[in-house]
Amino acid sequence: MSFPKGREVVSRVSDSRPEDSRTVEKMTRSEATQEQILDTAIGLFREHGFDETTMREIASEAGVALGLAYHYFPSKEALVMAYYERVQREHHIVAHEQLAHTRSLRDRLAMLFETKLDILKDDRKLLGALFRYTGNPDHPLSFLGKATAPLRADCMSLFAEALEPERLPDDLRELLPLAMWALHMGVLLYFLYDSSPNLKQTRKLVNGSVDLTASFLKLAKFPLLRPVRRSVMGLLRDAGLIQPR
Amino acid sequence: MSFPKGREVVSRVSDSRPEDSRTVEKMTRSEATQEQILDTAIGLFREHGFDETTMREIASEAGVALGLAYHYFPSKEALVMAYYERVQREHHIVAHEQLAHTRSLRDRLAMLFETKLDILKDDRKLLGALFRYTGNPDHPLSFLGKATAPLRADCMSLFAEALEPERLPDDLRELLPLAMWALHMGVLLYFLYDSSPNLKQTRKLVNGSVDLTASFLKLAKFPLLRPVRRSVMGLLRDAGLIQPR
DNA sequence: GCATTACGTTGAACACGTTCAATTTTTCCC
DNA sequence: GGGAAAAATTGAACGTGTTCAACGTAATGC
Repeated sequence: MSFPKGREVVSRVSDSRPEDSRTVEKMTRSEATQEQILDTAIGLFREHGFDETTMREIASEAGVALGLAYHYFPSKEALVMAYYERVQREHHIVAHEQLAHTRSLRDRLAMLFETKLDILKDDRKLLGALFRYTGNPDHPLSFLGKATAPLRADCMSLFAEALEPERLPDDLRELLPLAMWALHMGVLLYFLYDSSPNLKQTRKLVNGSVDLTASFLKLAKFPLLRPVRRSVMGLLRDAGLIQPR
Repeated sequence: MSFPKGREVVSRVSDSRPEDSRTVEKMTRSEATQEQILDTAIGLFREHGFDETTMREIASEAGVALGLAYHYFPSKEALVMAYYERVQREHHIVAHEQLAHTRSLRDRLAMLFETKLDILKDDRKLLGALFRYTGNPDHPLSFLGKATAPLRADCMSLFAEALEPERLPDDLRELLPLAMWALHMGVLLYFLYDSSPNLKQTRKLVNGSVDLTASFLKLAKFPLLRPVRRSVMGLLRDAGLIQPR
């Protein structure tokens, strides 16, 4: 992406993306437009839901022509993906910061889940649209597809970081970030279906899951269970879900 | 649904739904039309894919007006759901029959998976559309939603039947059908993303998963692991994923 | 038979996601 | 400053999923 030195620059201030304050970045006109479209879209999605909001509304409320929205975002769902990239960036910053102040494994894991939920708590309607292409492997917006690998990797790196201080056998260290990512997706799905006030049910599920995970980890280190571990790892390797040895 | 005694009756012959031959059912004109639309739709979906097939093509190839397709099926995705209901019916018949001739738990479980895959093997493009509303809890076509509960229940009943002869603690007997259904959904998702010839990878995953499940079951009966089991059950109960005690 | 009613069917119209050729604005280079 | 190239922007047009008021046709009661 080019970066011309045009006059028309605007300081980057985005309530949903608090940038590192070290470098006060500037953005070009086009970047500002892009961000305005995205901000408007997210606002409307939050207010009325994804399906209920039309691209024409978004463009009109953002003060641009319909075609321009498509110039910056190839599809309506791409707006949601851009939103989720913001979420991931913000989560990374918040969680990384918190990891420095949290000791126990259990608390580190719980914090990762809870900070994510805090970010997403009012955006159920947005999140739902992310699952739309689960069944289309080749679609760029499938959250299991190739195009979204960087997002998955970023999320998994947080779990890897949370596990870093732990004494763990190599195979578990390799497996766990993926396993936790999967658990995390499951929690997000549960969250979507959770109508209890203040996400009470989801938070309970998170706590229980994290407790269980921590217990499992202690158990998994027992030499007695080594063969079981090896079976599981072998299966996942054969399935190509983790790297072959 | 009414069932008038009209003259115009047609014998029910559907290659994709081989009916019990004991009762040669008849169907009304409207049922015949409905089935013709569905058959045409499935054929076109198979041939060209879900997104690539238009409702106009379906109606036209079925020899009816566009509006009639919508009279019988409230949406394009509803056609896929109707297809999946057929799949489930057929799977139930085939699997139920096979269960009578399969002894070991491992083989019973493997058979359930493999018969399902046999039915679905050429219909990846159809299956993918089923996942489209995963993130919309209230949508009638969400496979996790309320409206699809009977389909889930039917699938789970097969797993319950497969486990029937086994000596199992009550809590496991309650949990396992759901767990197996979840595993089965995971396998279907893996299948969607499996591009190996003849579903080799998916079948490997099935075998491995089933072996592991059988091993786990033997392990889970150990008294030593009773507290672990109780924790898991408690968590799932609190989450409302299985009935409260 | 004929009127009445319910069922089956039609296709034009609508809304919305998406495309793209054309136009305006900005940048770059001399 | 001026002309050319690149970037940004426009909005009409298209295809498709979906709706619905109107029409046809078969069943029912007399």
